[in-house]
Amino acid sequence: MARKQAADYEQRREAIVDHAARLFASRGFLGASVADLAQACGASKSLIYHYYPSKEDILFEVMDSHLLQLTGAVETVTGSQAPAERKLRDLTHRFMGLYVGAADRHKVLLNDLNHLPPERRAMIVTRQRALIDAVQALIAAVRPDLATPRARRPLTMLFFGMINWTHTWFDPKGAASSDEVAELAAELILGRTR
Amino acid sequence: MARKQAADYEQRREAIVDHAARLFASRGFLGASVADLAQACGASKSLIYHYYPSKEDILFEVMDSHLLQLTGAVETVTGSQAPAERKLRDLTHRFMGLYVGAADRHKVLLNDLNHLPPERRAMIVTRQRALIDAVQALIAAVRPDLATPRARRPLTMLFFGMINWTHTWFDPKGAASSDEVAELAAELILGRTR
DNA sequence: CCTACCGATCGGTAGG
DNA sequence: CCTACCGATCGGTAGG
Repeated sequence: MARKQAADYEQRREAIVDHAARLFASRGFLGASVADLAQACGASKSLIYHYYPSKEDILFEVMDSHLLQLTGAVETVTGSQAPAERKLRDLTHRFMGLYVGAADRHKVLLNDLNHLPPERRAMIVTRQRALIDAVQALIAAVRPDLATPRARRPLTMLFFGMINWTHTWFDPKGAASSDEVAELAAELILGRTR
Repeated sequence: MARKQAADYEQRREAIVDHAARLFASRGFLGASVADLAQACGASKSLIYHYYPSKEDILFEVMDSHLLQLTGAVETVTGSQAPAERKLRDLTHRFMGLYVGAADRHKVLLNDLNHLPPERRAMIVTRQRALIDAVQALIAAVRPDLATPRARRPLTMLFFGMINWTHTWFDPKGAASSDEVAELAAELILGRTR
Protein backbone atom coordinates (compact mmCIF):
# COMPACT_ATOMS: atom_id res chain seq x y z
CA MET A 1 0.00 0.00 0.00
CA ALA A 2 1.10 3.52 -0.68
CA ARG A 3 2.01 5.64 2.33
CA LYS A 4 0.18 8.88 2.90
CA GLN A 5 3.40 10.88 3.04
CA ALA A 6 4.29 9.74 -0.45
CA ALA A 7 1.49 11.92 -1.79
CA ASP A 8 3.40 15.18 -1.55
CA TYR A 9 6.85 13.66 -1.66
CA GLU A 10 7.61 14.89 -5.16
CA GLN A 11 6.12 18.30 -4.44
CA ARG A 12 8.40 18.72 -1.45
CA ARG A 13 11.42 17.60 -3.40
CA GLU A 14 10.58 20.10 -6.11
CA ALA A 15 10.02 22.89 -3.58
CA ILE A 16 13.47 22.24 -2.14
CA VAL A 17 15.07 22.39 -5.58
CA ASP A 18 13.18 25.56 -6.38
CA HIS A 19 14.28 27.36 -3.23
CA ALA A 20 17.80 26.02 -3.71
CA ALA A 21 17.90 27.44 -7.23
CA ARG A 22 16.96 30.86 -5.90
CA LEU A 23 19.53 30.78 -3.10
CA PHE A 24 22.36 29.34 -5.17
CA ALA A 25 21.67 31.85 -7.95
CA SER A 26 21.90 34.84 -5.65
CA ARG A 27 24.73 33.82 -3.30
CA GLY A 28 26.52 31.03 -5.12
CA PHE A 29 26.60 27.37 -4.12
CA LEU A 30 29.21 27.87 -1.40
CA GLY A 31 27.64 31.11 -0.22
CA ALA A 32 24.29 29.53 0.55
CA SER A 33 24.23 27.08 3.44
CA VAL A 34 21.95 24.13 3.92
CA ALA A 35 20.62 25.94 6.99
CA ASP A 36 19.68 28.88 4.76
CA LEU A 37 17.89 26.49 2.44
CA ALA A 38 16.06 24.84 5.30
CA GLN A 39 14.93 28.20 6.61
CA ALA A 40 13.73 29.25 3.15
CA CYS A 41 11.74 26.04 2.97
CA GLY A 42 10.38 26.57 6.47
CA ALA A 43 11.91 23.30 7.60
CA SER A 44 14.89 21.89 9.44
CA LYS A 45 18.19 20.91 7.94
CA SER A 46 17.35 17.33 8.72
CA LEU A 47 14.31 17.52 6.49
CA ILE A 48 16.47 18.60 3.60
CA TYR A 49 18.73 15.63 4.20
CA HIS A 50 15.72 13.38 4.31
CA TYR A 51 14.93 14.27 0.69
CA TYR A 52 18.46 14.60 -0.66
CA PRO A 53 21.61 12.81 0.48
CA SER A 54 23.85 15.84 0.06
CA LYS A 55 23.96 19.51 -0.86
CA GLU A 56 25.68 18.54 -4.10
CA ASP A 57 22.79 16.27 -5.04
CA ILE A 58 20.48 19.27 -4.80
CA LEU A 59 22.84 21.27 -6.99
CA PHE A 60 22.77 18.48 -9.56
CA GLU A 61 18.99 18.41 -9.51
CA VAL A 62 18.82 22.17 -10.15
CA MET A 63 21.08 21.84 -13.18
CA ASP A 64 19.64 18.59 -14.48
CA SER A 65 16.06 19.83 -14.46
CA HIS A 66 17.01 22.92 -16.43
CA LEU A 67 19.10 21.03 -18.93
CA LEU A 68 16.19 18.67 -19.49
CA GLN A 69 14.06 21.62 -20.61
CA LEU A 70 16.76 22.89 -22.96
CA THR A 71 17.26 19.45 -24.47
CA GLY A 72 13.52 19.16 -24.98
CA ALA A 73 13.50 22.40 -26.95
CA VAL A 74 16.30 21.14 -29.18
CA GLU A 75 14.47 17.90 -29.87
CA THR A 76 11.24 19.68 -30.69
CA VAL A 77 12.90 22.06 -33.10
CA THR A 78 15.30 19.71 -34.85
CA GLY A 79 12.47 17.21 -35.33
CA SER A 80 10.49 19.65 -37.45
CA GLN A 81 10.56 19.96 -41.23
CA ALA A 82 11.43 23.66 -41.27
CA PRO A 83 14.54 24.95 -43.07
CA ALA A 84 17.69 25.39 -40.98
CA GLU A 85 17.35 29.16 -40.71
CA ARG A 86 13.84 28.85 -39.37
CA LYS A 87 14.99 26.19 -36.90
CA LEU A 88 17.78 28.37 -35.61
CA ARG A 89 15.48 31.35 -35.09
CA ASP A 90 12.91 29.15 -33.40
CA LEU A 91 15.47 27.55 -31.10
CA THR A 92 16.95 30.91 -30.14
CA HIS A 93 13.53 32.14 -29.06
CA ARG A 94 12.85 28.95 -27.11
CA PHE A 95 16.22 29.15 -25.37
CA MET A 96 15.68 32.76 -24.36
CA GLY A 97 12.23 31.88 -23.08
CA LEU A 98 13.61 29.07 -20.94
CA TYR A 99 16.53 31.21 -19.73
CA VAL A 100 14.14 33.89 -18.53
CA GLY A 101 11.48 31.53 -17.21
CA ALA A 102 14.04 29.54 -15.24
CA ALA A 103 16.54 32.36 -14.65
CA ASP A 104 17.71 31.03 -11.29
CA ARG A 105 18.40 27.52 -12.56
CA HIS A 106 20.11 28.96 -15.59
CA LYS A 107 22.44 31.08 -13.46
CA VAL A 108 23.28 28.12 -11.30
CA LEU A 109 24.02 25.97 -14.34
CA LEU A 110 26.39 28.61 -15.69
CA ASN A 111 28.06 29.64 -12.43
CA ASP A 112 28.37 26.60 -10.20
CA LEU A 113 29.19 23.72 -12.50
CA ASN A 114 32.63 23.29 -10.98
CA HIS A 115 31.12 22.67 -7.56
CA LEU A 116 29.64 19.39 -8.74
CA PRO A 117 31.65 16.25 -8.01
CA PRO A 118 33.53 15.04 -11.11
CA GLU A 119 31.13 12.28 -12.22
CA ARG A 120 28.08 14.47 -11.90
CA ARG A 121 29.83 17.30 -13.64
CA ALA A 122 30.79 14.98 -16.48
CA MET A 123 27.13 14.02 -16.94
CA ILE A 124 26.09 17.64 -17.23
CA VAL A 125 28.96 18.56 -19.51
CA THR A 126 28.17 15.67 -21.84
CA ARG A 127 24.59 16.82 -22.22
CA GLN A 128 25.65 20.43 -22.66
CA ARG A 129 27.97 19.33 -25.42
CA ALA A 130 25.10 17.57 -27.20
CA LEU A 131 23.13 20.81 -27.07
CA ILE A 132 26.05 22.74 -28.50
CA ASP A 133 26.57 20.19 -31.26
CA ALA A 134 22.93 20.42 -32.30
CA VAL A 135 23.11 24.21 -32.51
CA GLN A 136 26.43 24.01 -34.32
CA ALA A 137 24.89 21.84 -37.03
CA LEU A 138 22.21 24.46 -37.59
CA ILE A 139 24.71 27.31 -37.68
CA ALA A 140 26.95 25.43 -40.10
CA ALA A 141 23.98 24.89 -42.39
CA VAL A 142 22.93 28.52 -42.26
CA ARG A 143 26.35 30.16 -42.48
CA PRO A 144 28.54 27.98 -44.72
CA ASP A 145 30.57 31.11 -45.50
CA LEU A 146 31.65 31.66 -41.89
CA ALA A 147 31.49 28.15 -40.49
CA THR A 148 34.76 26.84 -41.86
CA PRO A 149 36.08 23.77 -40.06
CA ARG A 150 38.32 25.85 -37.78
CA ALA A 151 35.80 28.66 -37.21
CA ARG A 152 32.78 26.41 -36.65
CA ARG A 153 33.23 25.91 -32.93
CA PRO A 154 34.18 29.51 -32.15
CA LEU A 155 31.21 30.76 -34.14
CA THR A 156 28.87 28.47 -32.24
CA MET A 157 30.34 29.51 -28.91
CA LEU A 158 30.00 33.19 -29.80
CA PHE A 159 26.33 32.48 -30.39
CA PHE A 160 25.98 30.80 -27.01
CA GLY A 161 27.90 33.71 -25.49
CA MET A 162 25.29 36.13 -26.75
CA ILE A 163 22.34 34.26 -25.30
CA ASN A 164 23.95 32.78 -22.18
CA TRP A 165 25.38 36.14 -21.10
CA THR A 166 21.85 37.57 -20.98
CA HIS A 167 21.54 36.18 -17.46
CA THR A 168 23.79 39.00 -16.26
CA TRP A 169 21.82 41.90 -17.72
CA PHE A 170 18.46 40.95 -19.17
CA ASP A 171 15.49 42.31 -17.25
CA PRO A 172 12.07 40.86 -18.13
CA LYS A 173 10.55 44.17 -17.02
CA GLY A 174 12.94 46.18 -19.18
CA ALA A 175 12.26 47.90 -22.49
CA ALA A 176 13.18 44.99 -24.75
CA SER A 177 11.39 41.65 -24.52
CA SER A 178 13.15 38.31 -24.51
CA ASP A 179 11.76 37.71 -28.00
CA GLU A 180 13.29 40.94 -29.24
CA VAL A 181 16.64 40.00 -27.77
CA ALA A 182 16.38 36.52 -29.27
CA GLU A 183 15.55 38.01 -32.65
CA LEU A 184 18.54 40.34 -32.42
CA ALA A 185 20.89 37.48 -31.57
CA ALA A 186 19.50 35.37 -34.42
CA GLU A 187 19.88 38.28 -36.85
CA LEU A 188 23.50 38.75 -35.90
CA ILE A 189 24.31 35.10 -36.49
CA LEU A 190 22.29 34.95 -39.68
CA GLY A 191 23.92 38.15 -40.97
CA ARG A 192 20.71 39.10 -42.78
CA THR A 193 20.52 42.59 -41.40
CA ARG A 194 22.47 44.55 -43.99
CA MET B 1 65.87 57.27 4.26
CA ALA B 2 64.18 54.44 2.41
CA ARG B 3 64.30 51.05 4.07
CA LYS B 4 65.84 48.15 2.19
CA GLN B 5 62.94 45.80 2.74
CA ALA B 6 60.49 48.26 1.25
CA ALA B 7 62.11 47.60 -2.11
CA ASP B 8 60.13 44.43 -2.80
CA TYR B 9 56.96 45.52 -1.04
CA GLU B 10 55.09 46.15 -4.27
CA GLN B 11 56.41 42.96 -5.80
CA ARG B 12 55.11 40.94 -2.87
CA ARG B 13 51.73 42.62 -3.04
CA GLU B 14 51.53 41.85 -6.72
CA ALA B 15 52.56 38.23 -6.17
CA ILE B 16 49.74 37.79 -3.66
CA VAL B 17 47.21 39.23 -6.09
CA ASP B 18 48.51 37.02 -8.86
CA HIS B 19 48.23 33.82 -6.84
CA ALA B 20 44.83 34.93 -5.56
CA ALA B 21 43.61 35.43 -9.13
CA ARG B 22 44.63 31.89 -10.01
CA LEU B 23 43.02 30.36 -6.92
CA PHE B 24 39.82 32.39 -7.08
CA ALA B 25 39.48 31.65 -10.79
CA SER B 26 39.72 27.91 -10.34
CA ARG B 27 37.79 27.40 -7.07
CA GLY B 28 35.79 30.60 -6.66
CA PHE B 29 36.30 33.26 -4.01
CA LEU B 30 34.59 31.28 -1.26
CA GLY B 31 36.16 28.00 -2.36
CA ALA B 32 39.71 29.25 -1.92
CA SER B 33 40.76 29.96 1.66
CA VAL B 34 43.30 32.48 2.85
CA ALA B 35 45.28 29.50 4.07
CA ASP B 36 45.33 28.15 0.50
CA LEU B 37 46.52 31.50 -0.74
CA ALA B 38 49.24 31.70 1.87
CA GLN B 39 50.42 28.21 0.96
CA ALA B 40 50.48 29.11 -2.74
CA CYS B 41 52.62 32.14 -1.89
CA GLY B 42 54.93 30.07 0.31
CA ALA B 43 54.11 32.26 3.27
CA SER B 44 52.00 32.36 6.39
CA LYS B 45 48.50 33.72 6.64
CA SER B 46 49.85 36.50 8.81
CA LEU B 47 52.02 37.65 5.95
CA ILE B 48 48.95 37.92 3.72
CA TYR B 49 47.22 40.03 6.35
CA HIS B 50 50.29 42.19 6.63
CA TYR B 51 49.86 43.21 3.01
CA TYR B 52 46.08 43.28 2.77
CA PRO B 53 43.57 44.01 5.54
CA SER B 54 41.08 41.37 4.38
CA LYS B 55 40.39 38.67 1.84
CA GLU B 56 37.86 40.96 0.18
CA ASP B 57 40.51 43.63 -0.36
CA ILE B 58 42.52 41.09 -2.30
CA LEU B 59 39.48 40.25 -4.39
CA PHE B 60 39.01 43.93 -5.13
CA GLU B 61 42.63 44.28 -6.17
CA VAL B 62 42.31 41.35 -8.60
CA MET B 63 39.30 42.95 -10.26
CA ASP B 64 40.55 46.51 -10.13
CA SER B 65 43.88 45.73 -11.77
CA HIS B 66 42.15 43.93 -14.64
CA LEU B 67 39.58 46.66 -15.13
CA LEU B 68 42.39 49.19 -15.25
CA GLN B 69 43.85 47.37 -18.23
CA LEU B 70 40.52 47.23 -20.00
CA THR B 71 39.86 50.90 -19.38
CA GLY B 72 43.32 51.71 -20.72
CA ALA B 73 42.51 49.88 -23.94
CA VAL B 74 39.29 51.85 -24.35
CA GLU B 75 41.10 55.16 -23.82
CA THR B 76 43.81 54.27 -26.29
CA VAL B 77 41.33 53.29 -28.97
CA THR B 78 38.74 56.00 -28.54
CA GLY B 79 41.49 58.61 -28.50
CA SER B 80 42.60 57.72 -32.02
CA GLN B 81 41.43 59.35 -35.23
CA ALA B 82 40.28 56.11 -36.86
CA PRO B 83 36.71 55.65 -38.07
CA ALA B 84 34.27 53.98 -35.69
CA GLU B 85 34.36 50.63 -37.46
CA ARG B 86 38.12 50.51 -37.21
CA LYS B 87 37.95 51.46 -33.55
CA LEU B 88 35.47 48.72 -32.78
CA ARG B 89 37.58 46.08 -34.49
CA ASP B 90 40.70 47.33 -32.75
CA LEU B 91 39.04 47.37 -29.35
CA THR B 92 37.63 43.87 -29.82
CA HIS B 93 41.11 42.53 -30.53
CA ARG B 94 42.57 44.36 -27.53
CA PHE B 95 39.85 43.06 -25.25
CA MET B 96 40.36 39.49 -26.38
CA GLY B 97 44.10 39.89 -25.90
CA LEU B 98 43.61 41.11 -22.33
CA TYR B 99 41.01 38.45 -21.60
CA VAL B 100 43.43 35.72 -22.65
CA GLY B 101 46.53 37.32 -21.16
CA ALA B 102 44.79 37.86 -17.82
CA ALA B 103 42.37 34.96 -18.03
CA ASP B 104 42.34 34.33 -14.28
CA ARG B 105 41.59 37.93 -13.37
CA HIS B 106 38.96 38.05 -16.07
CA LYS B 107 37.19 34.98 -14.72
CA VAL B 108 37.24 36.41 -11.22
CA LEU B 109 35.82 39.70 -12.42
CA LEU B 110 32.97 37.91 -14.16
CA ASN B 111 32.25 35.28 -11.51
CA ASP B 112 32.86 36.78 -8.08
CA LEU B 113 31.63 40.35 -8.29
CA ASN B 114 28.85 39.70 -5.81
CA HIS B 115 31.34 38.64 -3.15
CA LEU B 116 32.65 42.17 -2.90
CA PRO B 117 31.22 44.36 -0.15
CA PRO B 118 28.61 46.79 -1.53
CA GLU B 119 30.77 49.93 -1.76
CA ARG B 120 33.59 48.12 -3.48
CA ARG B 121 31.19 46.39 -5.81
CA ALA B 122 29.63 49.73 -6.72
CA MET B 123 33.05 51.08 -7.68
CA ILE B 124 33.68 48.17 -10.02
CA VAL B 125 30.20 48.29 -11.49
CA THR B 126 30.52 52.00 -12.21
CA ARG B 127 33.72 51.49 -14.12
CA GLN B 128 32.31 48.49 -15.96
CA ARG B 129 29.38 50.63 -17.01
CA ALA B 130 31.74 53.26 -18.40
CA LEU B 131 33.41 50.54 -20.48
CA ILE B 132 30.06 49.36 -21.77
CA ASP B 133 28.96 52.89 -22.61
CA ALA B 134 32.11 53.52 -24.61
CA VAL B 135 31.60 50.34 -26.63
CA GLN B 136 27.92 51.15 -27.05
CA ALA B 137 28.78 54.50 -28.61
CA LEU B 138 30.98 52.73 -31.16
CA ILE B 139 28.34 50.13 -31.94
CA ALA B 140 25.65 52.77 -32.34
CA ALA B 141 27.89 54.63 -34.79
CA VAL B 142 28.65 51.51 -36.80
CA ARG B 143 25.20 49.95 -36.82
CA PRO B 144 22.64 52.77 -36.92
CA ASP B 145 20.24 50.30 -38.57
CA LEU B 146 20.19 47.91 -35.58
CA ALA B 147 21.00 50.27 -32.71
CA THR B 148 17.59 51.82 -32.26
CA PRO B 149 17.10 53.46 -28.86
CA ARG B 150 15.44 50.36 -27.42
CA ALA B 151 17.78 47.86 -29.08
CA ARG B 152 20.99 49.75 -28.36
CA ARG B 153 21.69 48.30 -24.93
CA PRO B 154 20.71 44.72 -25.83
CA LEU B 155 22.88 44.88 -28.93
CA THR B 156 25.84 46.08 -26.90
CA MET B 157 25.31 43.40 -24.28
CA LEU B 158 25.08 40.71 -26.96
CA PHE B 159 28.48 41.90 -28.12
CA PHE B 160 29.91 41.67 -24.62
CA GLY B 161 28.29 38.27 -24.30
CA MET B 162 30.23 37.02 -27.30
CA ILE B 163 33.60 38.13 -26.00
CA ASN B 164 33.09 37.71 -22.26
CA TRP B 165 31.78 34.18 -22.65
CA THR B 166 35.05 33.15 -24.28
CA HIS B 167 36.48 32.62 -20.82
CA THR B 168 34.45 29.41 -20.58
CA TRP B 169 35.67 27.79 -23.79
CA PHE B 170 38.55 29.60 -25.46
CA ASP B 171 41.82 27.70 -25.45
CA PRO B 172 44.95 29.66 -26.41
CA LYS B 173 46.46 26.39 -27.60
CA GLY B 174 43.40 25.55 -29.69
CA ALA B 175 42.96 25.76 -33.45
CA ALA B 176 41.66 29.33 -33.57
CA SER B 177 43.71 32.24 -32.21
CA SER B 178 42.28 34.96 -30.03
CA ASP B 179 42.66 37.34 -32.97
CA GLU B 180 40.59 35.05 -35.17
CA VAL B 181 37.88 34.87 -32.53
CA ALA B 182 37.99 38.65 -32.09
CA GLU B 183 37.68 39.11 -35.83
CA LEU B 184 34.72 36.76 -35.97
CA ALA B 185 32.94 38.61 -33.16
CA ALA B 186 33.62 41.96 -34.82
CA GLU B 187 32.33 40.64 -38.16
CA LEU B 188 29.10 39.48 -36.58
CA ILE B 189 28.45 42.85 -34.99
CA LEU B 190 29.47 44.74 -38.12
CA GLY B 191 27.31 42.50 -40.30
CA ARG B 192 29.79 42.84 -43.17
CA THR B 193 30.09 39.16 -43.86
CA ARG B 194 27.31 38.65 -46.36
C1' DC C 1 10.58 15.81 11.33
C1' DC C 2 13.28 18.35 15.35
C1' DT C 3 17.08 19.40 18.74
C1' DA C 4 21.39 18.55 19.77
C1' DC C 5 25.56 17.99 18.43
C1' DC C 6 30.27 16.17 15.73
C1' DG C 7 35.02 16.94 13.27
C1' DA C 8 37.00 20.40 10.35
C1' DT C 9 37.83 24.45 8.81
C1' DC C 10 36.62 29.36 8.06
C1' DG C 11 38.56 34.52 8.09
C1' DG C 12 41.07 37.12 11.02
C1' DT C 13 44.29 38.36 15.15
C1' DA C 14 46.88 37.52 19.47
C1' DG C 15 51.81 37.91 21.68
C1' DG C 16 56.63 38.21 20.83
C1' DC D 1 61.78 52.21 18.48
C1' DC D 2 60.37 50.68 13.92
C1' DT D 3 59.08 47.22 10.21
C1' DA D 4 58.42 42.77 8.79
C1' DC D 5 57.12 38.49 9.82
C1' DC D 6 56.26 33.91 12.55
C1' DG D 7 53.72 29.87 15.19
C1' DA D 8 49.70 29.33 17.48
C1' DT D 9 45.21 30.08 18.33
C1' DC D 10 40.96 33.13 18.66
C1' DG D 11 35.41 33.14 18.28
C1' DG D 12 32.01 31.45 15.04
C1' DT D 13 30.12 28.60 11.54
C1' DA D 14 30.28 25.18 7.80
C1' DG D 15 28.19 20.50 6.06
C1' DG D 16 26.51 16.52 7.85
